[in-house]
Amino acid sequence: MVDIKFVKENLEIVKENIKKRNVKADAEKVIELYNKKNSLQLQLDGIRNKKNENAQKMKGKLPEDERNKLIEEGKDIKNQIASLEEEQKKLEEEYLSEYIKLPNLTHPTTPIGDTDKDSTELKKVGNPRQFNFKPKDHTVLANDLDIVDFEAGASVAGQKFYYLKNEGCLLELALVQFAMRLLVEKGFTPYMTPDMAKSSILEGIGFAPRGNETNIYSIENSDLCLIATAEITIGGMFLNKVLEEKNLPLKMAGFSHCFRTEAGAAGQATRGLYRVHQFSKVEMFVICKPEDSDKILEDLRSIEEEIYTKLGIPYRVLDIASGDLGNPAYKKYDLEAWMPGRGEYGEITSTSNCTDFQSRRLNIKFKDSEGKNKFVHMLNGTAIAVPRVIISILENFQREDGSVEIPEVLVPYIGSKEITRKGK
RNA sequence: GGAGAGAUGUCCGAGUGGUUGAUGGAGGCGGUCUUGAAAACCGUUGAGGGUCACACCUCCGGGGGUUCGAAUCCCUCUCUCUCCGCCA
Repeated sequence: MVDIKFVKENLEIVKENIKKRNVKADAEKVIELYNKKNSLQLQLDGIRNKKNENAQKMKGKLPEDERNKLIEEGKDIKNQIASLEEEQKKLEEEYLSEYIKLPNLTHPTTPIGDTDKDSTELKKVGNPRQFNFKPKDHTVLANDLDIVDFEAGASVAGQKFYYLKNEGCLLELALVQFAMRLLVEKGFTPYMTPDMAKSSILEGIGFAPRGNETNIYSIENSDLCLIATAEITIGGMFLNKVLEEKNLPLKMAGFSHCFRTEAGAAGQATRGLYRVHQFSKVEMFVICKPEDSDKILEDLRSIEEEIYTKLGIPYRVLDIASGDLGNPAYKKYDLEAWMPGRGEYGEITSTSNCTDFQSRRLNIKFKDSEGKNKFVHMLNGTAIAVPRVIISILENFQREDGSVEIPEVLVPYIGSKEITRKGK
């Protein structure tokens, strides 16, 4: 969430930002409710003060009638408090529901616009390969090479589930290992996290665990949900924590499985591995001081670029437009890999600077040199979202005979240089 | 899963229902003393809301209740520890 004091003092900026972001939110209403809430609080505080004074008076010995009089007064005060508290609770809820709709502020360099088409292409790296044969789609390649089994996935778990098999399986392990080692070298602490988390953690990070628009699976008869990204479990570790300035920035690489219901995504052009209910991902997560977050976003982007350059996958970098940022992000870059099977670029990573938007909600602070507690800035970025990388590798590295070359950096982890047709 | 014990400020650790936001110690910070340091002594040392600043309010694991008044009594949840069982 955004600093409410900032909203109060910069109403015009905030209103303009809402417009830029194309979000439904009402800054004026938020302020109105905030003021209302505060004056009620003041009233309540005054009465509570009376309550405390009343209790104070009764500490020593008192004549019976005086004591009874004070008790009667106390009862009256108690009733007043109860009714005001009820009012406060309602107001608080109303305020909060409006308040959380406010999007984060937007970085001055972020392109303005409502759709993904307004995002700026910063650069293209690597040339889409020219095939002297008709390149195949990854589903065809995977099937022919016997490395992904969609049919088994569908029959055992349903549509949009799959088995990775043979080199498909090894490829996942290789990609994870490759990414983790690269990140460890860059000072990230590697983590394998739980694949489930409590609803309250999901909410804190900014996911809606229940409700009909949710993209989250929840576990019956329990408060647990399957996580949609390790961002949830990594960020959740720091809930209500005050960190030491000298330990910042904290850089973490989290491996987890990710589960998404993809409700409402049916019918989209999402064949094969592109949009699935479960996948593995290595996620980068950084907690830092406010003044460092701009630079760290660039660092995360450049790590992502390094990964895809080393893999030899052509990609482009997008500076995501204001209307397409999502509420928490202040600035966001996507990497899109060239996918010959689709004949277009497809999203493969996303890295965001969420500034203090999440940390306010999660109550994550650090103690600065003056001993003051301040909200940290939080950033996240994809290192490897396994299935989409597998798509990119299969489609970009395919040969005319249907075999696929393995990117050199992965060869040590897989133990062979190519994936060839099994004699089945 | 069964039985028991516990959760208080940076940490350790007190706390009869009414000057307890909380005794005491440790640690941190500031000071006196000292050439310097140690020791000793003195002072200071949680967070949030609110305010121009005060005032004031809230917070003793979370939630609910009893009471004029709750860290203290009751209910409930969570977590931690010990013992037993089970298990990769």
